[in-house]
Amino acid sequence: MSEKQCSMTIGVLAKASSMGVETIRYYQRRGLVAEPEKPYGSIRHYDEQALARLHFIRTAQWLGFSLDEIGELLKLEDGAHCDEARALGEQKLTSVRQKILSLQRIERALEELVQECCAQQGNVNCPLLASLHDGLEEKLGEGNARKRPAVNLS
Amino acid sequence: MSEKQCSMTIGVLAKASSMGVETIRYYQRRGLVAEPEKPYGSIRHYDEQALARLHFIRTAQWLGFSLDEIGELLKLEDGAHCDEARALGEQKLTSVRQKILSLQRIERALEELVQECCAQQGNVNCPLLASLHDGLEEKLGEGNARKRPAVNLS
DNA sequence: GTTACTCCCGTAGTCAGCTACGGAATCAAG
DNA sequence: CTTGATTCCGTAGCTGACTACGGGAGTAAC
Repeated sequence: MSEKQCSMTIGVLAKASSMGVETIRYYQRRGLVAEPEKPYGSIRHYDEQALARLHFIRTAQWLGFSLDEIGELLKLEDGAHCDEARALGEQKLTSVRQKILSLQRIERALEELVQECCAQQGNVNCPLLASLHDGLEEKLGEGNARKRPAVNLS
Repeated sequence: MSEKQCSMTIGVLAKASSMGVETIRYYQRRGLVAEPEKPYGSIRHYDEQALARLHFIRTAQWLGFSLDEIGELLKLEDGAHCDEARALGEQKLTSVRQKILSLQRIERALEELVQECCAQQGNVNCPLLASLHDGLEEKLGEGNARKRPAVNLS
C-alpha cells in the first residue's frame, strides 16, 4: 500500500495525482517538484515521494497558500522548523479571517439590496441599482467602503 | 455640491475618483464608461455623470461583481429592470455565501494545525507539515478535500 | 515663444497558475 | 519494422484587471 510500482512515468504520475502532465512539468520548472535523473533511455521515472509531494502541494493550495508560499513550506520539510511553519500558518489564518469578515460585510450589503428589490416589486426604481449609484455608505458604516474588490469571487 | 465644474479632463476625473488615468481609459475601451465627444480642440471633457459611473463601478466591484457583470448591471441602469438586477444580486449573494463556507472550513483546519504546533513546542516533528503530507481528511471529513484552491486569498 | 505639463492613442507588459503547441525522440505492441 | 502513443523541451497563450511605454499633439504659465 505504501510501495506501489516505485517507477511511474510522468503520465502515470499525472493520473495518480489527478493533475495534468503540464501542471507537473510546470511545478518542476518552479522548483516545487524535483526532476529525477533520467535513468535508462531518456524518460524520467517518478516514485511515491513525488506523488506525496504533489499531494502536499494540493492540500496546501486548498488551504490558500500560493505556490511561492508552498515553496517556503517545502524548504521546512524536514519537520525541524515547526516554528516557521506555524508562523506561516498563523499569517494565513489571519488573512483567511480578514477575508471572511470582508465577505460577511458584503453578504449583509447584498442581502439588504436584494431584499429591498423583493419588497417593492413592480416599481420602476430599482433600489439595488440606486444604491450602486449613491454608494453604500449608509449600509456599511463609513470607513468600510474600499477602493478595490474586497475579495476575489471567482 | 452636485454641480461642480461640469468639465473635467481625464486627469482631473482620475483624481476626483481616485483612479488612475489608465484605468479610466481601460474602462472606456471595455465600454463601461462612455467616451465624450471631443468638444473644442481635441481633449475630452467629463462631467458629474462620468464621475457617478466610476463610483458605481467601484461600489459594484467592492461587492464582488466582475467588470463583465458590472457591464450587465449598467445595461439595466435606467432602473426599469429591477428583476434582472435582483437576480444578479442573488447570484452574487449565493457565491459569496459559498465562499464564506469554504473559508470557514479552511479557517477551522488552519486553526487546528496551528494549535497543534503550539501544543508541542520543541518537538522535531511538525504536525502542520505532517498534515500537509498526509492530507487533511481526518480534519475535514471526507468529501471536503478539493482539488483546487477553494478560495483566492490575494 | 519656450518650457513643462497633460492628453491622446495604440500596443505591450504584469501577475498567478496553469494550458497548449510543435517537433523530435523514445517506447511498447503487433 | 512499423505504427501509434507517450515523453521531452522550449516557448507561447490564456484569464482579469489593470499598468506602462512611446511618440505626437495640445495647452497653460511665465
